[in-house]
Amino acid sequence: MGRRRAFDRDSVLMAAANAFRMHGYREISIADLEKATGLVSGSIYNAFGDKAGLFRAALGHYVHGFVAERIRRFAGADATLDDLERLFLSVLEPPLADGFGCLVTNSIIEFGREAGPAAEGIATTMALLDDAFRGVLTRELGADAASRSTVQLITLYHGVLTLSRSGLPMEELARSVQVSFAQLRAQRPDPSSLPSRKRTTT
Amino acid sequence: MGRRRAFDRDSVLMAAANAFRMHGYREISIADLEKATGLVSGSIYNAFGDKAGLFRAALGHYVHGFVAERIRRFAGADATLDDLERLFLSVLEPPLADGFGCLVTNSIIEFGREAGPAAEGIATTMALLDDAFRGVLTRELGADAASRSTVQLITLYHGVLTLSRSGLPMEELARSVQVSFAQLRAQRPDPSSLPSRKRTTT
DNA sequence: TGCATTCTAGAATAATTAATCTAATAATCC
DNA sequence: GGATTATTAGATTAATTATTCTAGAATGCA
Repeated sequence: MGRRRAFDRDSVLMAAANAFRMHGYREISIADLEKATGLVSGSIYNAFGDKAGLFRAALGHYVHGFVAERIRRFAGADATLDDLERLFLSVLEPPLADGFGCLVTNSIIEFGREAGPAAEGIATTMALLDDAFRGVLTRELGADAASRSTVQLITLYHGVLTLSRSGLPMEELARSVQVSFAQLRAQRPDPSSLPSRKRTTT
Repeated sequence: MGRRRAFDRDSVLMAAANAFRMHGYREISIADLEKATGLVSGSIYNAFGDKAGLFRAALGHYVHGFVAERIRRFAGADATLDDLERLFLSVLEPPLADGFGCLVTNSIIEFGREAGPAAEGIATTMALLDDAFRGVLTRELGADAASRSTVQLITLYHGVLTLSRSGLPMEELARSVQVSFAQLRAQRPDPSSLPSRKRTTT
């Protein structure tokens, strides 16, 4: 079957995703991507087809690896509002708080509605966020509050990531996250009115 | 003193700002800007120096004209939380809700920390928003709540504008704005405990 | 009338870009 | 060993880019 791939696909895609996240798709050149990944352009074109193909692969790797993993960890089936708050705060602390934001949020702005090579990754991320946030809010505040506040949290999420690229101090953003979550916690129903841990509405 | 400028600077800058807002700085070419403004490249270079100069002028015009005017109208010295809510909602309704977001928010993402030709416009806008939001919140909720919630509102503002470029339905964004403002209004102090209209903390 | 300035229209430049191709080398399987 | 595939390194192409320049016509002021 011929020679095996010599480079590690995962680490190449991680390096590429990071380069795209820092500088954007349009701004970065194939020469830059050679430096960032350690590959030579021939290998890039052989492995990923073209620049857009590399971007698609890198964004997919970022979403299914990095983003999804974080959502599982902080907003999984038994996550609380406090866990969710930690998810928001963690992007504002080292090592994530490097001032370049999130590749998905950046791609929403760069590509807009016709999301080009970012369409699938953006859609996947939005669905992941909606599911996870809605799950936590439903368990903690009930279905009504969840249907009210899920989009609110998604807006906060992308707002924080947008501003994390602006130079506004991370501590101020963190405080605003804490304020938002304090308001959500204040909406928790009286524990005595919840007979069991889990509620299902029919 | 020679021939006068034949084109209307304001409408040229508005057209340029709109083109930059829709497609971004890097994506749009001088040829595109010729079409958008009706000018020929020679006139552009003569009047604005280079592409970055045109962008700076267009962003300045957008900020000092469009953005500042809206802030004055919806978040002026006697504006209420309801007025502020209308500011947020108005970007989600025609004719502003065209799916291309805001040139300032887009520039935060495109240029990042070293904001290049967008630095001044971004800084001015952030200061305008902070002042205006803080003013309304101080009058309506007091100084403490204002210092808590001003950054929260700025985050919401940029979050809404980021997502307005994503294809997420404007009605959902509008509902999440309404939820946030309902929560703010719920923090209004009891009117009977406010003896006079203005409170100053010493 | 002259001088300065802006306009149009387009040619020319110099750099950068994504992408393709070549040719040689290296690894892997049958 | 032979077939197959990947990698490297670099040349090449073809397009696009921002910018400059030319040349002439239009406009305003002294």
